[in-house]
Parts: sequence; C-alpha cells; structure tokens
Amino acid sequence: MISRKLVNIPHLTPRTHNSTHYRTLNSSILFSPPFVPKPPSFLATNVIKSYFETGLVREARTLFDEMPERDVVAWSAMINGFTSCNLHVNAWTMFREMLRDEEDVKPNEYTFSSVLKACKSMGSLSCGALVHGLALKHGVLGSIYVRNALMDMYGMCCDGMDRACAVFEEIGVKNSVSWTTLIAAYTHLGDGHGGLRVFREMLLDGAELNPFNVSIAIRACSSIGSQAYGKQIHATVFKRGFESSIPVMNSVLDMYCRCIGLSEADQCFHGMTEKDIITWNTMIAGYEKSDPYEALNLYSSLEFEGLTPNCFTFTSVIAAVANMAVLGVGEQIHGGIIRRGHGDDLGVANALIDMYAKCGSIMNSCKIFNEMHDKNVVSWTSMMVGYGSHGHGKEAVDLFDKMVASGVRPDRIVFVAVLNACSHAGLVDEGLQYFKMMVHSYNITPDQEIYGCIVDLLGRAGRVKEAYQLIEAMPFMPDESVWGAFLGACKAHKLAELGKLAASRVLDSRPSVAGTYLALSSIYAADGKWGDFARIRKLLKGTGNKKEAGRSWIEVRNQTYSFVAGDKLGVHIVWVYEAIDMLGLHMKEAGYNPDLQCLIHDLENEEPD
DNA sequence: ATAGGGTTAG
Repeated sequence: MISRKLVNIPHLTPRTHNSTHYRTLNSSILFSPPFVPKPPSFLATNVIKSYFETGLVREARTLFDEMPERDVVAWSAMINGFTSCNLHVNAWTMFREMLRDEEDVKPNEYTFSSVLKACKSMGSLSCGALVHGLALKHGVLGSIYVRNALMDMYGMCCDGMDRACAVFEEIGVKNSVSWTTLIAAYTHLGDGHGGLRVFREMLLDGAELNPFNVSIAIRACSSIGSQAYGKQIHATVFKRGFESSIPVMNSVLDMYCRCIGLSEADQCFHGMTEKDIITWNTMIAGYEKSDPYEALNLYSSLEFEGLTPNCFTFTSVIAAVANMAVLGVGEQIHGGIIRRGHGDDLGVANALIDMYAKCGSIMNSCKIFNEMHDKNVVSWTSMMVGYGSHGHGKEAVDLFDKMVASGVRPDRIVFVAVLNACSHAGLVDEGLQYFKMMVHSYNITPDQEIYGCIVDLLGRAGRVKEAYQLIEAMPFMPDESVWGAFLGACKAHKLAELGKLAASRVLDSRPSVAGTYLALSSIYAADGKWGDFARIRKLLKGTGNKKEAGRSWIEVRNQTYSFVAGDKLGVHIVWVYEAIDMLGLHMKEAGYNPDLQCLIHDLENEEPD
C-alpha cells in the first residue's frame, strides 16, 4: 500500500537519499506522527482567532502582546477580530500600530480587506481613502478581495458613491461579490432605481442569480415601493428554489410589508417553514405603525418559538408602544430591555426617547437622553421633536445649538424638527435664520417638507404675504404639504380669498385629501357662505373620502379608554364628557376664550343624512 | 489569517 503510493507520485520520486523531499515523504508516510514545520506564531494566531469568536477581546489582546514575534497573519487576525466584534476604532488603531511597528511587518491583501471593513463601519471616508493610497503603495490592488472591500467602503461612506463606481469600473473581471456590493451600495444610499439598474446590467453581463444578489435586489424594490418588480423577483425566487434561504424570504417579507400589504405579508409570514429572529422583527416592524397591538402580540409569542428578542425587536416594539401611547406597557417593556442588557443600545435608547415623549412623560425622555454615553443625529432629533410636541419650543431650539456644538452634523430631518419647534414657539426670525443656515452652511437643498415648514412658520405668525411670496419663489411646483400649511394660515387668520386659492391648488394636485375639503368648508362657514360650505361638503362626500377621526385615549388603572370627537358609544363616555366640561371650566377660569367658529363644522359632528 | 446577502430609531 505504502510502496504503491510512493511509486504513484512521480515528481516526489527521490533522486538522492538525503534530499529534503525524500526525508519529508519518508517521515510523513512511513513514520507517523508527521513532522510539519509551522511558523512560530501559528498556534497563538489561531488561539487569538478563537478568542475573538467567543468575544474574549481582552484575552486576545493580551496573548498578542505576549507573542515574541508577530507576523502579518497575527496582525491581520487582530484587525479582523476587532472588526468582527464591532470594535472598529480598535481595528483602526491596530492597523496604525502595525504600520509604526519596529519589526516592520508589511500589510498584505488580508490586512487591507479587514481594515477596509473597519473604515466602512466607522463611515470614515478619510480613513478609507488613506488606506486606498496605502493599498496602491503596497501593491495589493491586484486582489479582487481588496477591490471589492474598497468599493464596499466607498459605497457606505457619504459622498463616496462616485469613487465606489470608479473602483468597480477598474475591476477587470468582476465576480459575484463585486456586483452584489455595488447593488447594495446604491440601495443603502436610498437609490433603489440605481440598484435595480446595476442588477439588470449584472444579468446582461451573464452573472448568475444567487440568494445574495436576489435579496438585495428585492430590498431595492421595497426601497422604491415597486410592487411590480418586487413580485417579478419574488417569482424568480420560487423558480430558482431560493425560498429555502431565510435571508431571501426575509427580504421578500419586508417587501410585502412595505409595498403590498400587511395581510399579504402575514400570509407570507405564516407560509415560511423556517423563521429566524429577523423574520419576526420584520413582521413586528411591519405592524408597528398601522396595527401596534398586533406588533405587541407577535412580540409576546416570539419567545414561545424559542427565539430571543434583540435590539431590533425592541426598537420596533417600543415604536409600537409609542404609537399606542400607553405609558404603563412602555415602562414594562423598558424593564425587559434593561434586564436583557439592551438599555445602552443606541437605536433602543432613541426609540425610548420617542416613546416616553409620545406617552406624555418628557421627563423620562430627558433622563434617557442625558444618560446616553453616545448620541447620534437621531437621538438629538427625537429629543427635539419630543420637546416640540410638548410645547417646549425654546428647549428644542437650544438643543439644536448644543447638537452642533457637540460636533453632530444636522441633516434635513433635524431642520424639519427645529423649524417645527420654532413655528410652534413663535420664533419666526430664528426659524428663518435656521433656514438660511441649512442652505448656506450645510448645503441642504430644501424640499417640499422644508418649504412647508417655512410657510407654516410665517403663516402662523400672520406673515401670510411673505409665505405667499416664498411659495411663488419656490424652484419647483409646491405640493399639498406646502399649500396645506398655507391653507392652515389662511384659516387661522380668516383670509377667505387666499384660502380658497390655496385649497383649489391642493385639490388640483391631490383631489383625495379629505382634510383640505374640511379646511376649505370651514373657511366658507367662517365667512358665512353657507351655500359654498354645503357645496364643498357634497364634493367631499362624492370623493368617498372621510377624514380619519382624531382618536384620543387615556389609561386608567391599567385599562385603556379610547374615544373620538362626537363619540356616543361606550359605557365610559359619560365620564369623558364630564371631564371635558371640567376642563372647559378650568380653561375659562384661566382666561382662555376658545374659538369655536371653525371646530363646530367638523365632520364628526355632522348628523347622517 | 482573507471579501459579499436580510431586520433597525426622527
């Protein structure tokens, strides 16, 4: 047996008895155990790798520091280990240490792909570009791993998309990872159309569909709300047998939640034979806004399936609680979050700020906000929106300045929040200053929503003429949010003619907006034009639209009571009216004189025909 | 020792 093997390996046939090949061959086959010389750091590097895999970061570092010789493999294992434990700054520091090290170890393609992943997660274009230069210097750009990692890094950093495309173009022979990475870059940027364009190019190029590129393509469909493409790709999922892949089915499920409908999504959810925590999270997030009770039901049945809720679960569950505005439930779940050690997660803390504000406990929002050790732009915005909705406009504006001072760059949504706060606090000139700052200092192009905020800001303060001039000067056609804000100002300041103009513009673009008909009819009513009032009401009935009633609710002894204006049902309703009467008395005592002129004509009070 | 896919807060 052994002699046959020797004979069958021609290039190892010994020429002389003392040749290395011969001795190695003899010793490995004839005398076991074999002696295979290994690099001195081989064992230690493997132990480092397993330490990181089990989260023993300190142990890994200690072992590395004690190694007498540290080769490129050991350094790369450290950098990759830190990255895989989400310690990206440590990974970056490690890389810099490596470059400064006296032993003068040269980074290789493995080092570069690992450190680029750290740059990507830090979102640091400057670090990434520096590494790009070093990669060129060290001659590792021939590696498709390095090229793909570079493209991934550029694609995930802001303002990096052009460079990601440039790297992609420079790759001679693209592999499936190159394509997937580019599609993902477009999609995560919010450009789903771009993602699908690359997906089509990929297919034209002859690349095969696989679960990776299919799931990101479905994600691109949901980001642009395309039912047609989404369903088309879902069909190929079945055709290719990808429905056995949980990630693929999770993105299909998400697409159903966002673009098709919750009952269809629910069918898809129940049809999945294998589910993971992400499947459940997707469904909970799907229900969070429109059916928060169902979201909570799913959350409570999740553990029976042997799954453990994670921070994504809790952000959605807390958002659901915020939408129900039930403080007691929110506090209970907050307790569960702390117990499970997710209290310090950034996303969870942000959701808690929002939840407490919406449940009426702005003090708890503040407490969480102040105790957060790092805050992102969402944390600041949530707190500002919370203050704004509690009528603390000044605090919200102060927070904006503190945010900028702390080095967080404001985005468009922060400006929406601060402008709304200014609007409600009557800080008109401050608001206009922020608008200027947004355009000139932060290069944010105002969109419909921002113009709507400014129109609202001016309109509320009675500066209706300026608001109208702004609308005229807009670089694009104002949509219903802008005209809606203007209409609100006309209604508040009883400017019937301008109000009619604004209403007709809203109805031209979106004839289905029930609120506009109501606002317009109130303007007519306030003007004593009852014929016009009746005509508009009739038009509204003709559209088949009904303005959704504003629902209020209150928790008393763990029981939630909900009601709308004009409610006649429910045993508790007498108590509601009694409470309202008392509130009315208190308001009169406090000197508040309610303006009933507009409210009286609200649809909810209308008798059926 | 080595790269790619899914869920997430205003």
